[in-house]
Amino acid sequence: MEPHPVTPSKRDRQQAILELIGAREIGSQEELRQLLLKRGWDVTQSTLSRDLRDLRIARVPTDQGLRYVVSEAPNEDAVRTSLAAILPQLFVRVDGVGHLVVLKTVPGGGQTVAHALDKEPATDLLGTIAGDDTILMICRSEQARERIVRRLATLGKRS
Amino acid sequence: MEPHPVTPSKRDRQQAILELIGAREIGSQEELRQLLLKRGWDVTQSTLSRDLRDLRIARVPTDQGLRYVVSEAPNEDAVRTSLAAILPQLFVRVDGVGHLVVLKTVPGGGQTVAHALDKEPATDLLGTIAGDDTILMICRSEQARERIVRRLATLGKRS
DNA sequence: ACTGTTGAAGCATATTCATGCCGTTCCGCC
DNA sequence: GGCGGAACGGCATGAATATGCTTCAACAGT
Repeated sequence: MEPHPVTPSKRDRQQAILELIGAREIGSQEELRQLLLKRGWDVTQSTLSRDLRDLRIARVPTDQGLRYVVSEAPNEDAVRTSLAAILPQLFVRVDGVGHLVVLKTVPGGGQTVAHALDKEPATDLLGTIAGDDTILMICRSEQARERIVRRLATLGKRS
Repeated sequence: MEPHPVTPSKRDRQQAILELIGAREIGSQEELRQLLLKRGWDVTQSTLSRDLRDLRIARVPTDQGLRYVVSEAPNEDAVRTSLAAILPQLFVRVDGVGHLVVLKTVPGGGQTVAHALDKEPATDLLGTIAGDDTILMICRSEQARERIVRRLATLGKRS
């Protein structure tokens, strides 16, 4: 019995949620709902509550009030740092231009992902530089860049 | 005027909360209230809500349901800094080449400015990577780079 | 085609949390 | 002693979130 194929809309919506939460300060599900509305998704608060649960997104108190943030990768142990294992949790999006790839992660995920990247065997990747939530990769060629972007996009998709 | 000395009970109670949350799986404030009761504190849910805020304790979704955990980074400079507001203070110079823009800031200003940059709506900016006083931006095109350099130069001018 | 199973998502509602307002207490200072 | 400000925390209530139940649609197996 194959587990029912996930409706594409759900996956895309959750992807959008991750991006929004990585990019903005969001303090309530209603606020998130409005932002999604502007981007073409019209769902109820119930659905968002479930999405946030699935994505392990928590609401944490900050100086500016409550904010949703992706909860740190619960893994973190030396073993658990293969790209395939962590990327789905931390990935936000990838894009590239020229010889460069830019990978956005959830806040704080940059170092972890870059570390995993560096352990991958990759001859067409000259190196990576990681910030808090952004990783820059320098590729040997534009072809390599395209390959890498595609691969990362695939790995980053949550099952 | 000395800020009022904190009632000892509050400090102790919050200490106890931290310990409880480190030791057990707690999923609601009522649950926490019961545990505190057994240890001799009798407070209302309101108080716990405030304590949890003060302690930056978040409620995160786990496989076993919602659980309170001390949030990772209590640091968070997180000033609500708009680019226009901070750039004049921190800007040193900008320049660019190809798809890249390099922005120099005063020492230590890199993260702050990059953070502000990331909050800007910008579709032609793939991402930013920040060091201590240098920020690298990857643009989607050379035209975008020119625009961005010009804009930053303007914003950075001290009035 | 028919039926059973499963995931997705809405609705209504229960649960849980945040907070405005207010009384009390504790100081420091006149 | 009386006054004023600040911290604390209760109460009541509004805000926000979680969830039981239901329907619908997409399959899978017969």
